[in-house]
Amino acid sequence: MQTVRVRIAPSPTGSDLHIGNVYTALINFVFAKKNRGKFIVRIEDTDRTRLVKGAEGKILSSLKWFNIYYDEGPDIGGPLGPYRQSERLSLYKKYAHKLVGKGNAYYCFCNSSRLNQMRKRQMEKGQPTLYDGFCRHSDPRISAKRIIKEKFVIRLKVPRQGTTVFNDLIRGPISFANKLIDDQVLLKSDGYPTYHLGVVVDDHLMEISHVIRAEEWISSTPKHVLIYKFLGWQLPVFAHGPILRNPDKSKLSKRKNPVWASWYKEQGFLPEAILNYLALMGWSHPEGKDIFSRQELIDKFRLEDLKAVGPAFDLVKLEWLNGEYIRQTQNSKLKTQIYEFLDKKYPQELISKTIPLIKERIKKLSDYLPLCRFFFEEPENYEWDIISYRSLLSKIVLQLENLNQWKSAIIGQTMKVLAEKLKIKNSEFFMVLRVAVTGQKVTPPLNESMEILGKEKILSRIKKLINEKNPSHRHQ
RNA sequence: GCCGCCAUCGUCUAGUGGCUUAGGACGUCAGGUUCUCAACCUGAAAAUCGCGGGUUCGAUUCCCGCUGGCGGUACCA
Repeated sequence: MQTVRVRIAPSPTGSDLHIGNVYTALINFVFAKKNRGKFIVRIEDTDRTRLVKGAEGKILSSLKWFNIYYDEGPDIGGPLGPYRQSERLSLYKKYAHKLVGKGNAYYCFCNSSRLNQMRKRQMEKGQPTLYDGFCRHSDPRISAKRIIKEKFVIRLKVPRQGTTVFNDLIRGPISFANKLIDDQVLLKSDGYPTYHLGVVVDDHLMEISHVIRAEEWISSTPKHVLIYKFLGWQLPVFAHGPILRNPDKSKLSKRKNPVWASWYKEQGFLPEAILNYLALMGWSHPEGKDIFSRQELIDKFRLEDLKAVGPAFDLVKLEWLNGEYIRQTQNSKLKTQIYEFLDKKYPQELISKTIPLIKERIKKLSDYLPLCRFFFEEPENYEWDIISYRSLLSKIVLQLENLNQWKSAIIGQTMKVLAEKLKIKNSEFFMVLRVAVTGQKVTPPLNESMEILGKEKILSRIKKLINEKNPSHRHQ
């Protein structure tokens, strides 16, 4: 059996790893693991104008955050490197000129303004916008002289007749009429390859067996197929998965949906939950499970089962899944995650005590602090004006002071008895106490929270409120 | 404009010619539980399977057309 070698080829042109790339990476990674193959990362940094400094590092570290580890890559090397296209320029040049030599490509000296005008005219006439072949038929010997002094590109010489067909593992055979395939630029005038040349040369040299990428590449695949053919190289298996969509069904974009991996991290999503959610896009567990481990995904995944429909990214469902993962997390591990999420600003011991109270109340790590701030800081503002409850608070203090065992069950029992004696509804009674102690209307269970905070702190908080001259100014 | 891909509840999906009065999940709504909020439990609403033709004894499932959505159409990837 052929060795499976797959890759993702992100471009360092954004601020981080795009969630769509995470999706593609997941599929490639899982497919590689399933087939005991290799998963490779190659950086396609051939667009010098859009290059973002530091983006490559971000991409790589985000991949690591997801624990999508790779066997070969720009930072760890590998047998078929380098894995950064900017370090492979001589290779592309070599093959581009080889194609020219074989008559499958040609030098082109057209400038962009002529090209733009040409396209505009074609558009107006209702024709496809393709290069008109101005330089296609120039005498090769003359062109060869011109390239010494003039700026030039190398274009693919696409046959004018026939069709180019390739088989897509997910979609079946896809064919394009050659006359509608553009004479694509392969080598830019700055000496860098375009994606189309780079991807074919590298995929071949790196012995990529399966090209698994998003749907947006379908229409350029025939160009790639032609290059493979001209160079006499064996075709990889092509599989074009769905493209992730915004809720309005357009291609997932940063304008309409969070797309950077770092955003999800900052929001306190867990990497495993995100991956699980992504796995549900275009694929479903054979037993209909919604929650499954990555190993289970590897066991059950089949590339052919991937759907071709572009799924809308649903943050609400992701949040639900993330909540499920939080509930499944061991308390001690969750404690550490929250501790680190909050930049280690709050004591671990205290966080640890609160975990059982909040575990099923948070969906993201970022939900923790708004719910639990009062454990770490004295309340500054009060979400409800409880000034009129001063006398009730005084009675509460009296009861609490008499307690010699500071346990949630005892606190709760005592408070319930008091509420009953005073004929105050439990809901009202506890809300007064809740706001007095925490400042918040929404908190973890109150009796347990009071136990954690300790008798001294609770009493001082309530007393402070009673003695305050004009507490209303702190009410928000 | 031109080329291509796709089409089941609001969303993610199951379904591969009769087992389907189309199943599950998220969300929504109602009820239960309850010191708030969650979590949990129960229940409900929600897709005439985009539309129109075929093929067939029988189509969500096969074929064609249309429509719609999306993608591509760059010396961006």
